[in-house]
Amino acid sequence: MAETEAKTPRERYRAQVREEIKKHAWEQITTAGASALSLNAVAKQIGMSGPALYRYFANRDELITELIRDAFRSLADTFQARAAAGTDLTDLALTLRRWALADPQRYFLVFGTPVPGYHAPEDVTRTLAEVMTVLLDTCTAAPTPSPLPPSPLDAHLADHRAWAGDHPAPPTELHRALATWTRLHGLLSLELAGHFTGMGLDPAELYAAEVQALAHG
Amino acid sequence: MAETEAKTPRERYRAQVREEIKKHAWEQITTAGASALSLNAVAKQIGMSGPALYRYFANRDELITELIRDAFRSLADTFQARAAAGTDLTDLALTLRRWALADPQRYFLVFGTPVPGYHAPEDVTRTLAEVMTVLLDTCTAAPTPSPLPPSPLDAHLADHRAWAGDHPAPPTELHRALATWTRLHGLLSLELAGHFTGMGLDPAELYAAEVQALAHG
DNA sequence: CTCGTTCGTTAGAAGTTATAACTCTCGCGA
DNA sequence: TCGCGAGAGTTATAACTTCTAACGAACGAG
Repeated sequence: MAETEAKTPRERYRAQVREEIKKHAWEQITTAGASALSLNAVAKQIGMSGPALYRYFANRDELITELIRDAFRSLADTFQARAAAGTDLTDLALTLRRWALADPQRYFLVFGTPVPGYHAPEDVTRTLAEVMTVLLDTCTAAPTPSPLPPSPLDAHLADHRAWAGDHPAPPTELHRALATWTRLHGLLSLELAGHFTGMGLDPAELYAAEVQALAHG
Repeated sequence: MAETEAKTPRERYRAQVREEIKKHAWEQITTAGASALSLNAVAKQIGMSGPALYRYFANRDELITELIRDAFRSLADTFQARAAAGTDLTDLALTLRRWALADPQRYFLVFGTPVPGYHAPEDVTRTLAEVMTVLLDTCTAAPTPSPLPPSPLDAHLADHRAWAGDHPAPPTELHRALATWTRLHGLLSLELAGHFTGMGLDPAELYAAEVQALAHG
């Protein structure tokens, strides 16, 4: 996971304990959801008693924020690794689904129900921009069989490209990247919530059809 | 909201108290999210002390389940009212967004992050089928300017139509209805989570473009 | 009017987050 | 190498939470 960035022995140990806390916190979240995360239970699991965790995280929210940060980072790293290996839109879409299915609660920590008061720190917004940049690069690199029809949205997109690091792609490709993200997210979020299986549908087939439409539509 | 279905005075009173509990529970959920719902706080608000609520709901989960049921019911009623008044796909899409924006946490209670263990009771699945039926009726009633291209998905959809009450629509329209749902949900869920404003984009414009593509694309 | 069902209450158990105060130990500087 | 201070982990405690148990009061059917 995170490199310990060795300095003093104290800091090395501190970073190690932080990682162990996060590890057990993840286990709890994946099995019972983020709202069921109990600091006490985590402490007990790693053999420390309760309040010791507060040496490492100011409070429960800060721990969860750190996990959210790691989740965004993980997605961005996965995408960037794929981009470095040479990818196309189809592969990127399947990569996204694999990443989501590997840990549904991690996906929902990133894209799921928001807590009304909560605002994500500025750096995770930047990490999301990295993800969008990979997506947009892939869109512009690959041939676009049938370009999206021009729409009033294009003008808006041409003026607002901060979300992809001011990527110099034409509005049509901005639109395509955005549509890819929102449409795949729609499918994934419903699949992970179990709505499709509850309806007797095969999520993989739905996803494949949407990927086909987006990449070669 | 729910008609008291007057029988004995006791039952009438009981239903009334149940409604009041749910009312205050909703207030808490809309302002702080479902995970922050506190039975004690609700009890205090309506002037009862703590454990009294357990005469009305077996536990916290049962109260939340009831709220989920009401949320599904509200969406189905909204859609059916719209259908009765004569609607088209565009109007239905805008109705959905209005319903979502009216209470984002209600939307997420229906379509948001699932709790790992939790399985929705069978009747809410049926209510969701009502929603899909309205959507599918609207798809088949209105002219489809450019029918979706045939895809391998069609065969699967032809065999699995329980999710829309065994609606006898052709697979292409099943596909269109499903795509409408998943694509609008993708946009709405990201909008309500604040991702678009966080990226400097206008959610209404994105939504309008997607509706345009779905209805007249 | 009586009596049983139901309602609301208090008391309490077991859990949670979080703070305060204390002890011990590690490792850095002299 | 020695000493001392910073930091880690501990217990105790406060203020919460959900939920059960036991008790008393009120309501309504007979």
